[in-house]
Amino acid sequence: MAAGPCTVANNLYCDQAMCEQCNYARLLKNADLEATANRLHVMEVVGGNNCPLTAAEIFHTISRTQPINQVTVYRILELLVEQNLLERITIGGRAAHYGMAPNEHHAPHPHFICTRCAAIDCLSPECLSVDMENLRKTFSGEVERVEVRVEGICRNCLKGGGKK
Amino acid sequence: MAAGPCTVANNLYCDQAMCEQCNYARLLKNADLEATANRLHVMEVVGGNNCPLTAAEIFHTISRTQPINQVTVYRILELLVEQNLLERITIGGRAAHYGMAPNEHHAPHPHFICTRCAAIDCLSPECLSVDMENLRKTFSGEVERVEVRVEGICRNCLKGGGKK
DNA sequence: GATCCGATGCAATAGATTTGCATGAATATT
DNA sequence: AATATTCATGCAAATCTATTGCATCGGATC
Repeated sequence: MAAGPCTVANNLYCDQAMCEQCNYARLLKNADLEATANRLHVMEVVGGNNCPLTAAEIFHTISRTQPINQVTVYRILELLVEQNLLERITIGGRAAHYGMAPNEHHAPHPHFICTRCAAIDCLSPECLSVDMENLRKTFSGEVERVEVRVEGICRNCLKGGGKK
Repeated sequence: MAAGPCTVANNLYCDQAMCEQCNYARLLKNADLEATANRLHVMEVVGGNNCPLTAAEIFHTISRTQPINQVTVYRILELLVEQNLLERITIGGRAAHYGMAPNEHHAPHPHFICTRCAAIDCLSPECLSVDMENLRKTFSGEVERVEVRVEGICRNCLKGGGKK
């Protein structure tokens, strides 16, 4: 497997995101969504990769084997994020990335973004704990989700292997 | 002061971001940057607001009193983020927001995004603690920064005051 | 004064995402 | 069965955000 950013699924730090156990059709049905071929393809690509992908990456991956429109991919992604099947991860000014939303097979986990090569990776859920107790006590709104993003320089780039 | 999202500086949860103490000219000089009028305007607008603003908001605010080009605003923002005077905060798919970077008057703090009205607020630094120890121990890259984002429904929207 | 450089403006471009409108398949209604 | 409704999708165009190329201008330097 080639070295480089997430497009080629070479997560460096954990395999939290990758999934062989999720039944995508069932996940869709549970959310009251028709399990269309396109939706299944999107879920398979996202779930089969161990780091979050952009809409364009998902589109190109599916396109290699199936005809699909890019707008359709956007619409499916939006729908699945709304229904909490996928989660959207955003980084500075660039394209959003999509990964599996937390479910029985996917614990919530922090993400790492390399400031040098822009690679995104999933970190293992245990590596960073957040004190939610205190937050919920002091915060007067309703907390739905806490996202932790670690920025820094990845192992690859530290070794000098990162591309500028 | 009107209710609504950040554009009108009505932070609900803390005033961590707002600053009457920062000397912007000095901050610029310290970073070896010329303290031009435009740069000062950008810093004043960002520092004078208690929640992060988009480039467009900053541009429009300055434009009310000074002629300035939007591209200039983008360039200044990029420069100031590079030099660690400002920090860029990104949310789902939309424009980046800019706030004061951590310095002697600004502790790093989490941000809150209302999933209903899209308002962004700064939370107080103490309200959420993160165990960096464990992270640095287990992470094989170099950590530069940890960003915490809380998503949920803000006080306003819970009261029914939020606009859809 | 000639030259260089950095900051800015303006126009054009790029990239990501969204919207409007049409179609076609499946389902519900009459 | 014929019609209406709904929903997923495709295609084209529009929108929004950000970046790039090129010209200018003022101040500092030679």
